[in-house]
Amino acid sequence: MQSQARLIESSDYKRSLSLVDAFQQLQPQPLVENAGKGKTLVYEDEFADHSMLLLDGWIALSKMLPDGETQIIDVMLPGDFALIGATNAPVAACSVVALSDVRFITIRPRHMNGSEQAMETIRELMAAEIVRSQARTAELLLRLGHGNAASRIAYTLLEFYVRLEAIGHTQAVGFNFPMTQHRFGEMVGLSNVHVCRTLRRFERDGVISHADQTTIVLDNINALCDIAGVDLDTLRHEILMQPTL
Amino acid sequence: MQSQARLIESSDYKRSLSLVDAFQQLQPQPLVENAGKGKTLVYEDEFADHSMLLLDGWIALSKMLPDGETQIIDVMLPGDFALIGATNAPVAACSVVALSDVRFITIRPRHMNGSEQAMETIRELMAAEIVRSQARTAELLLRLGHGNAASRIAYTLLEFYVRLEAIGHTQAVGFNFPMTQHRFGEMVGLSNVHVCRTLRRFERDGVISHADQTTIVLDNINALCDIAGVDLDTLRHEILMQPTL
DNA sequence: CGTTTCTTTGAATGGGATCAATACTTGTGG
DNA sequence: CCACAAGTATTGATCCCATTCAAAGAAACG
Repeated sequence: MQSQARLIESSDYKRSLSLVDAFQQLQPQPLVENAGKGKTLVYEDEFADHSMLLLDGWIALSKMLPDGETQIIDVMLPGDFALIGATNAPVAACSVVALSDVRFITIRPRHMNGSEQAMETIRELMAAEIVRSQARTAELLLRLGHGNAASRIAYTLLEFYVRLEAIGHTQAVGFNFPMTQHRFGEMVGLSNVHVCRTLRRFERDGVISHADQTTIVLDNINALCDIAGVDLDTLRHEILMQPTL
Repeated sequence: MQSQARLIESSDYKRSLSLVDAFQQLQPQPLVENAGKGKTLVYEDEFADHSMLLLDGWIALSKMLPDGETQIIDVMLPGDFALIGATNAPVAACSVVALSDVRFITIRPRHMNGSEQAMETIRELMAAEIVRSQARTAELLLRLGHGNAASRIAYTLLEFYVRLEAIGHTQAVGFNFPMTQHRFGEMVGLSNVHVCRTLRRFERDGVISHADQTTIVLDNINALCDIAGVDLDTLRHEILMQPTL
């Protein structure tokens, strides 16, 4: 479950390099943990405060209505950081589920409340990450409020593309997409059936394609941008911004 | 437009007292500004970084799709704080509109980037406010994704009630509600027509009532909680939490 | 007191959910 | 290696919630 070693080779990352570096200076050194695909890491009603830096894989943060309907609030990609838990949670009382096999670091509050320079840096970078996450959520909210199935799905695909591109996890205009259509629906607020219909229409129109089952290729990004009602450069700026608190 | 005086009488506030206090120690002292109902304070494409502490009135933060469809991301109530602008914005590139006559303080980055104790405190409280805002957005997202018109509207009314209650702006189970049905629809992702229908059904069922045009009374909060799929105490905890970064 | 904005209600339309049935994967153990 | 099971994807048919269009009151505003 846990391996004691150097956290990671910095070359794995681009965007969050400095955050990773900051964590590497922590004492005691946080452990790298692993979890298999589908594993629930934190349940909605657990209240242990901690932070998480995702090293590899995809993680979904979601909330549930009493009737069982689930909404994915945000998806963490490699290099992303999130506060989990009750007191400090940016997204209160979320379930945390691994969408793929994941590798991550857990940080307890006692490990980041100090006044040392390293912890100060970490807190600044945390704030920046929270802000980025909030920008993503706002964009998603805009599509869920108004915007039809095509717009929601096109936007989400573009968001993943831009974020993965920034960390070098794309091959040309394609990327690995470890979400089932059902989970994708939980993110964009559609039934799995309608997610399927929409994706197939995109394929018929030559907008996207999928070589193998877990890969998505954005063949016509301009068309996707039109459907999503978004400008790619603007999206890059809003989603990848590097604020300095 | 601006009045130079003591910021506010502390008695006006409960929750954000400490944030107000922190601002009062700033040098130079920020000015209190006023704006009339309907005034747009910041447009989506303006990029001047600054922070805003709302002293009185309601303010909406919203985004727009190219076709003109508007989504209200969050509503600020008296005592709420938000980062506006590009670099540090919690909600990137939002329009800021006064839903009622408002009184607020504007803080420029140069006024809060210092290392003095006051500014350090302000930055901590800012972070806390961002986190609260994100919790609200997540709950709204959950209702927009799944959840019908009744659930969305019931939840939003309850959210306003809980937040207003915390700052002493409720009379029993009623409160002043300065949003048109159209704007309310922009927040919950419904047409003004359907907002109207849903509110009228609530009234017919004795769940809510409105003495005068701008007041809403939650006659049956339990019914509203059922419809919204939320527990009132849980909601209070998630929305009003006082995190200490 | 006229004009604009906002609210209310009805009727028709439509997008997406739901139900249902069939393929296709993936994984597991014999 | 195959058979079976469980999960996932695809497609059709039907239904329903919410949008849109339209039109008439009711408030707010100058």
